[in-house]
Amino acid sequence: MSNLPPPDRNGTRALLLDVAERLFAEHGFEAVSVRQLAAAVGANVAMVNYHFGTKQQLLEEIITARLPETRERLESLSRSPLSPWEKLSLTVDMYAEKFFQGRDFHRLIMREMSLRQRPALVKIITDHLAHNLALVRGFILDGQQNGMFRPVDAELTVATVFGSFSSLISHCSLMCAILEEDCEEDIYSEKSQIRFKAHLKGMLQAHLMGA
Amino acid sequence: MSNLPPPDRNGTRALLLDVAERLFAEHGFEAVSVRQLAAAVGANVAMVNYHFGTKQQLLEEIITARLPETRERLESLSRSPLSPWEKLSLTVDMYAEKFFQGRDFHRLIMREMSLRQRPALVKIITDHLAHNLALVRGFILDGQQNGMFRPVDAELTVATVFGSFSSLISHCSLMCAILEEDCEEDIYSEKSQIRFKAHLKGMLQAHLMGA
Amino acid sequence: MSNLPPPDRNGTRALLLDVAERLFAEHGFEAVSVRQLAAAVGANVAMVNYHFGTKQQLLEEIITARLPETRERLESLSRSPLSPWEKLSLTVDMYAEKFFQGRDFHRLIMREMSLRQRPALVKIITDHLAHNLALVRGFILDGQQNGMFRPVDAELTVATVFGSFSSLISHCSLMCAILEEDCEEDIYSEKSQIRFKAHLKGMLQAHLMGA
Amino acid sequence: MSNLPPPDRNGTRALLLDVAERLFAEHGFEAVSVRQLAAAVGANVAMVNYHFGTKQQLLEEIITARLPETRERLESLSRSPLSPWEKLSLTVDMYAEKFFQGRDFHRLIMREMSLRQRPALVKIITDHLAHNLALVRGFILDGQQNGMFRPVDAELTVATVFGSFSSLISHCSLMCAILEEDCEEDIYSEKSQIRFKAHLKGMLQAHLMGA
DNA sequence: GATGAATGAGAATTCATTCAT
DNA sequence: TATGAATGAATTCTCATTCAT
Repeated sequence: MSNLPPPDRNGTRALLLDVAERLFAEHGFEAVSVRQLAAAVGANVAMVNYHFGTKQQLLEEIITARLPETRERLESLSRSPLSPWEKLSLTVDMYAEKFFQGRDFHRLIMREMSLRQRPALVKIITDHLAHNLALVRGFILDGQQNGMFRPVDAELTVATVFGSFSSLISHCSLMCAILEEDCEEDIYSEKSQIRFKAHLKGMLQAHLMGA
Repeated sequence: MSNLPPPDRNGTRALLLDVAERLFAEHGFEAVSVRQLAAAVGANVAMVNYHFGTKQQLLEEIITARLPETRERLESLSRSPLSPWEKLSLTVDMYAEKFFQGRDFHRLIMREMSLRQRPALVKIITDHLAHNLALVRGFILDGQQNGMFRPVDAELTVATVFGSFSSLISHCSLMCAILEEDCEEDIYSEKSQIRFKAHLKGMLQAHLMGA
Repeated sequence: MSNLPPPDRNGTRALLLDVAERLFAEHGFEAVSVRQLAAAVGANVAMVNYHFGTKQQLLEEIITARLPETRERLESLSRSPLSPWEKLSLTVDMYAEKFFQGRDFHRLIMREMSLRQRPALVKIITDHLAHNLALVRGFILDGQQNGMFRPVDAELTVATVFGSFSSLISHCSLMCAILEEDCEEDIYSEKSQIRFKAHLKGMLQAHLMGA
Repeated sequence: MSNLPPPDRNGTRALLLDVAERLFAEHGFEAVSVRQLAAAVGANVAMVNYHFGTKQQLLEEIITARLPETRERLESLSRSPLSPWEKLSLTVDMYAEKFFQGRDFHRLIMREMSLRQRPALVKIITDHLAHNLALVRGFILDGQQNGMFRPVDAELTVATVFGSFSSLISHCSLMCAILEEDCEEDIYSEKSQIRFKAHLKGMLQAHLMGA
C-alpha cells in the first residue's frame, strides 16, 4: 500500500518510449538512429543507453509493455455470460478501437513479426497474439458446438479477421487508394471505424450464421 | 553456329537479384548489408554498386520487375466472358498461388508499404496494387449490378481478401501458431493452400450471395 | 573556485584544424584522407565527422575562420590619414608578413581558387580577396587623383602585386631554383622577406611615381 | 624513311590527352576519376590503363609533352641579336600568348607545383621552368651589364613577371572580380591580352629603365 | 539524471586497375 | 584496340555504445 508518486513521472524516459514507438513504426527500427531519437525528444545521445541499456531493449520495452492489454480484455470477455455471437461482435469492436487508436504500436509489432531479425521478440509477440486469437477461436467453436454457427474453418476465419485489421493499419497508403480517401486523417476517422466494424460484423454473420 | 545457352551471362547480376529478394524479405532491407549480399552470392562487394548503382536501386529493381505480373493476369480475367462469381473465384485461386509461391517477394513489398522510408517506392507499389484491387472490386460491382451479389461494402470486402493473404504471408509465425502447424513447410504446403482457397471462397460466397 | 585554464578543452577540435591546414596545403584536400588526419592528431577516425560534420566542412571552417583577418587590417589602414604611397608601402609589408607566416593557409586558399570543385568556397574566398584588393586599388586611385601617382593600370598593378606574393608562396620549389636558395628555410627567412619587400616597393615606386 | 601515317592518328589516345588536360585543370587530378575520363571521351574504362599504364602516367605524359615548347622559343630568342629590352618585350608577348591560349595546361602545372604529392613531376616541371626563367633573368643581367637597365633585383623581377601570369591564369575568379569583367570569355579575350601586355611592359620599363 | 567527447566497428560507395574475350 | 565484368583496397561517413565529469 505504498502510495508512491507515479513511478514514470520521469520525463525523459517516458518521452523516449513514446517518440520511439512513433518513429520505429514509421521508419522501422533499423532506420531510426539513437541520435535521431535523442534529438526528437531534446535529450542527450547517452540517454537511450542510460535508461534502457541498449537500443534493442528500448524496442523490447515498448512492445512488452503494451502487449498484455488486449489479452486481459479478451479474457474477461471470455468469462462473461454473453452468447458466442455477442462475444465475437464485441471482439470486433474492441480490436477496431485498439488498432485504430494504437496504430503505431500495431504497425510496429506487425512489422516485427514479418522479420526474422529478433527471434526472441517475435516469439513474445507471437505467443501473446496466438493466445488472444485462440480465445477468439474459442468463441467460434462455442457457437459451433451449440449449433448457432455453421461448421466453417474456425482458424482461418480468425486469420481473416486479424488480417483485415492488420492490413488496414499496415498498408495505409494502399487502403487510402482503395477507399478513395485522401488518407491518414480520413481513413482512421470515427466514420471509417464505424464502416469497418459494420463490414466485418456483416461478413462474419453471413459466414457463420447464414444470411 | 554457336547456339549456346546464355553461358554465364548475367550470372552475378541475376544471382544478386534472387538472393537479395530472399534476404531482404527475411531480415529487412536495412538489416542486410552489401557485404552480406556479396558474400551470399560469392561475389565482390563492389558488384552490387557496379550492377545496380546503389543498394536501394537493387531493391527497386527487384520490386518493379515483378510488380506487373499480377496486373496482366487480372486484366485478362477482367476481359473474359465469365460470370462475376467465376471471376472472383479465379482471382482467389490466382492470388493464393502467387502469394504462396512468391512469399519472399510479397513479404518484401508488404513490409515496404508499411514503412515511410522510401516514398517513391511506396507509391509505385501502391499504384500497382490499387489498380489490381480496383479490378477485383469491379467484379463485385458487376455482380451487384446484375443482382447476383448482395449490396455489401465492396471496397472493404476487397480489403479483407487482400488482408487475409497479406497476413498469412507476412505473419507466418503467428499463422503457424493459430493453425497449429509446425510451420514453414506445412503452412505453405499444397494442402494448406487448398484449405485457404476453400475458406476464402466459402466466406465470400456466404457474404456476397447468402448461404 | 576552480579558475582553471581551459584544461584540455577543444583539444581535439583545435588540433584537427591546425593539422588539417598543414596537410591540405601540402598534399591537397582530396589527397588527405580522414584516416590520415585522425592518425596525425592521434584521434579517432570519427572525430572529424563528430566535430565538423564532413571533411569538406572542416576545410570550410579552416578557410572561413582566417579570411577576415586581412580585411580588418586593410580597412583600418584605409581609414588612416597616411598618404597613398605610405598606405601602399604598409600594405606590401603587411601582405609579406601574412603570406610568409601563414604560408600553409595561403597556399590552401590559392589552390582552392584555382579549382572548380567547390564553387561555394571559391565564391567566399574570391569575395573576401576581391574586397581586400579593391581597397588596395583605392590607394592607387587616390594617389592618381591627387597627382602623386602616374596614370598606370591600377587593377593590373594590384594583380601583379598579388600574383607576386601568390607565386612566391605557391611555387616554392620554382622560387628556390630561381633564387638559388637551398629552399624552404632559406626562401621564407627573415632575410628573404626583407629582400622581397624591398623589391616590390622599389618596383611600385618606379611604376607609380617614376624613378 | 618510313612515311608512316601520323603516329597519333589513333583517336582515343589523343582524345584522352586532350580531355584529361581540361578536366585535371578544372577539378584537379585526384578529383577526376578514370571512369569520368572514359565517359567524357566515350571510351571504355580500361582505355586509360591500356594507353598510359596508370592514371598518373597519363598526367605525366600530358605535362612532359608540352613543357619543352616554351624552352625552345626562349632559347632561340636568347641567341638572337636583339637588344635586352627587345628580348624582354618579346618574352612578355610570348608568355602572354602561351598562357592565355594554353590556360588549362598552365593551371595544371602550376597547381601541380604547389602540391607535394608527386615530387618527381614537380622536379621535372621546376627544372623546365627554372631553366626558362634563368634565360629571362639573363636578358635582365645583360641589360644591366651594358648599362641599359638599372641594378634592380633581377631574380625577383623575373618572379614578379611569372607570378603575374600565373595568378591571372590560376585565380581567374578573383581576377574577374578585380577587373570587373563578367569572367571567362572576357578575361581571356584578345582585348584583355593586349591590356595585360601593355601593363607588364610599362611596369618593366619603369622598373628597369626609369620613366 | 544528464552532458559532450570519444571509441571502434561497420556501413555504403568509389577507386584504379586487371582480365578474359 | 576495345569491351564489360570483376577485384580488392580505400574512401567518407554513421552507428550504437561508453566514459569522465
